[in-house]
Amino acid sequence: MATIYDVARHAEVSVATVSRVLNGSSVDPAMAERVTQAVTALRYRPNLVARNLRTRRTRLWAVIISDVRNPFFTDMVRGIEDVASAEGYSVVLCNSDEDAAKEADYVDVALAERMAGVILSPSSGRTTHINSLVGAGCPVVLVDRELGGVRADAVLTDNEQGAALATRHLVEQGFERIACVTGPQEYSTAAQRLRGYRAALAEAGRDEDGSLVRFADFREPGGHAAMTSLLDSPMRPDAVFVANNLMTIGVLRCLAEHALSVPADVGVVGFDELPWAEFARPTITTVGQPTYDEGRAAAEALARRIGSPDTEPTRTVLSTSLHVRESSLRER
Amino acid sequence: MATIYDVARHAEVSVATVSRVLNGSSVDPAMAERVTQAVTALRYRPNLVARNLRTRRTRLWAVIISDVRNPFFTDMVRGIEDVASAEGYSVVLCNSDEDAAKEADYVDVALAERMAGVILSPSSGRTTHINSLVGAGCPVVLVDRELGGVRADAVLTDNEQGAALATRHLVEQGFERIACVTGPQEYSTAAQRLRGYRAALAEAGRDEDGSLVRFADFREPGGHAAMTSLLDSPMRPDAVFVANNLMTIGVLRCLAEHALSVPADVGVVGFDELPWAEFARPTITTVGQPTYDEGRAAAEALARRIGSPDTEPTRTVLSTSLHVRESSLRER
DNA sequence: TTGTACGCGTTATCAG
DNA sequence: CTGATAACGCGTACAA
Repeated sequence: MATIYDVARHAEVSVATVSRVLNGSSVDPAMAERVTQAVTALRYRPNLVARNLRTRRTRLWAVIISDVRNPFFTDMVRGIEDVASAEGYSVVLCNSDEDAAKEADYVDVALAERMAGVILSPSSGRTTHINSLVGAGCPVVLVDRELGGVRADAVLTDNEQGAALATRHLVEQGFERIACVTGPQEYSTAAQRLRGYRAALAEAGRDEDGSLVRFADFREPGGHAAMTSLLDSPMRPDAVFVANNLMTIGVLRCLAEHALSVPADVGVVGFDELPWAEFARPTITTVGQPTYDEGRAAAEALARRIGSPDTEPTRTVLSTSLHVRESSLRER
Repeated sequence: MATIYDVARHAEVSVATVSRVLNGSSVDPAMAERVTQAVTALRYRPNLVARNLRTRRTRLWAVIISDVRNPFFTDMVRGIEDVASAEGYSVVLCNSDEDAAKEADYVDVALAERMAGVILSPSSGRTTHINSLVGAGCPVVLVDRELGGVRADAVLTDNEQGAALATRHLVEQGFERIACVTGPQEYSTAAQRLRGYRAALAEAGRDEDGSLVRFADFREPGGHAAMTSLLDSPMRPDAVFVANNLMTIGVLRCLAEHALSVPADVGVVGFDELPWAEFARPTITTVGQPTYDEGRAAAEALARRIGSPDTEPTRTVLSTSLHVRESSLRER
C-alpha cells in the first residue's frame, strides 16, 4: 500500500507538500495538480492510524448500546448518525448485550483506540469503567439511563411523566386493580417509571401497597414471569402497565397462554413503542419516546462536549407521548 | 495520559521490558512485578493507535450492515460477535442504511483505519468500492447478498429453496393465484427468491406469465405499493409470497386497509422471520433463516481468510426452514 | 534476559 | 510557499 513518500516521489515534491494538499493548506496550483495526479495514479489512501497517532485524535465516535435487537436503541442510532456525519465523524456501534463485562471491554477499546467520543446506554449500575473513561478525559454522553456519581452529559426521557400518562389513562378507563411490571431497581428508568405509576395512582386517590408491583429484568422472559406471578396473586389485576417493550411482549404472551383476552380481562399499556404495535390484535397502547430526536440530542451533546470539555455536564430530558390503541380501551 | 516511557521510568526499567511484560514475553519476575505496579499506579493504558501503526495491523472487525433496524441483520451480529471475541477481535457495527454512498464511506473508513477485516451485506449492486477493498488486501466476507465480479468469501442462504418451500406450501393449501412480491432485480436474493417461486409453480404444472410478480424495494412502503398494484390487477391473487420481512409488513398493512382477511381472502407467506410473527393476528407463516449461524459462519470465514489470505474464496450456503402459522392455512 | 535505537506513516515546526 | 526533520507511542531487531 502506497505511503505519502511514494506520492511525494511520484509527484516530485516533498512529503510536506503532499500533506498540505491532502489537508487543504495553500500550495502552488501546479504542484497540487501533480500531487492529486500521483494520488490517483498510486491509488494512495492516507493511513488514518498514522494520522491519528500524529494528531492525537480520531474522527470516530463509539456508540455503545445495551441491545442491538431492541428497536428503541437502533432507532436512536439513526439520529446519532445523522448528526455525526454532519459534524464530520464516523459512528461505530458496539453491542454490550446488557452485559456489563462486554460493556467494559468496549469502553476499553474506545479508550485505547482514542476514539473522539462515546455515547453510552449503560448496561448496569456499575460505574467504575465509565468513570475511568470520563477521568481519562474522553468525552462521554449517557443516554436513556442515568448513572449516579458519573460526571457526564445525559440525554433522557421523562420516564415519570410517561408512566403517569399511561397509568392515568388506565384509571380513566375505569380499571380497578392496575399492576406495574418494572425493571431492575438499579436502573434509573425502572425506578422513575415506577414512581410515575405510583404518582398517578396517588393522584386518583388510590392506595398502592406494592402488592401489584413486580420487578423484572427488562427482557421478555422477565415480563412473562412477572405477569404469571401477578395472575397468581390474590389481588389479581385487571390492568397492567409494563415498563419496557420487551417485557410487554412477555406479558402479552403470558396473557395469551392463560386465555385471557386483552383488554376485556386485562388492559395493557407498554412503555416504548413497538414497531408492530398496530399489527397485534388487539393493537397495543404504548408510551412512545422520541427515539430519533433522542439520538440527535445525544450526538449534539457529544459534539458540544468535544468542543468545550470543561463546561458543566448537561442533562436533557425529552417528553414522551401516549399512543392510545385497543389494548387499554375498556369496552362498555 | 501516561505512555510506555512513563511506566518504564516509574518501574526503573527500559521501555522494551515494559513492552515485553505487556505482550507476555519472558521477563524477570521481579521486574515484571515492578512494571505491573507502575502500570496500575499510573493508570497506564496502551495506546492502540500507536501499536496498530507499529504492528501494521488491528484487532478490529468492521461489520457493515445494510439496515440496523432489520432484525435479520441484528440477529446475525450476535453470531459474529461471539466468534469474534473468541478469536480476540472487537466488532464495530456500521449502518449503511441501504445507501450505497454511506456504505462506500464506511468501506473507506475500514480501509483507512486498517481494520483487520470486514463483513459486509452489500447495499447495492455497485462493486467498485468493495473491489478496491479486496484489491487492497483487506479480508472481506460478503453476507446475505452475492455480488458478481467480487472475489471474496460469501455466506448465503438457500433463497431458491426457501422460496420454493413457501410457494409449494401455498400450492398444497389449495391457493389458485399465488403472487410474488420480490426485491430489486439487481439483488441476488431477490432474483433467487423469484426463481424459487417460479420453480415451485412450474413443478405444480402451473403457468406463470409474470402478471402476478412485482418488483419492490425490500422496504415496507414498497411492499405496500406492490400489494396495492396486485389487488388492482385483473388477475387478483388469492395468496402472496413476499420476499422479505419489511415488505411483508407493508403487504399486511395494505390487506388490512382493504379490509381483506388473511388467510380467508389472501394467504400470506413472508421470507425472513419476524420477531412478532406469533403475535400478529393471524400469526404469520414465514421462511426462517438461521441468522445466528449465518453470523457465525461469516465470522469463521473471516477468521480463516485472515489466517490464509491467498486461498480460493469460499461460498457457504445455509438452508432455510418453513414456519407454518395461520396466515397461510386454507380454511376448509 | 535486558537495553538501545530504529521505524511504522503522518503532521507540525522551523528554516529557507 | 516549500522542504527537511522531529515528534506521536509503540514493538522489535540487534547488541550487550
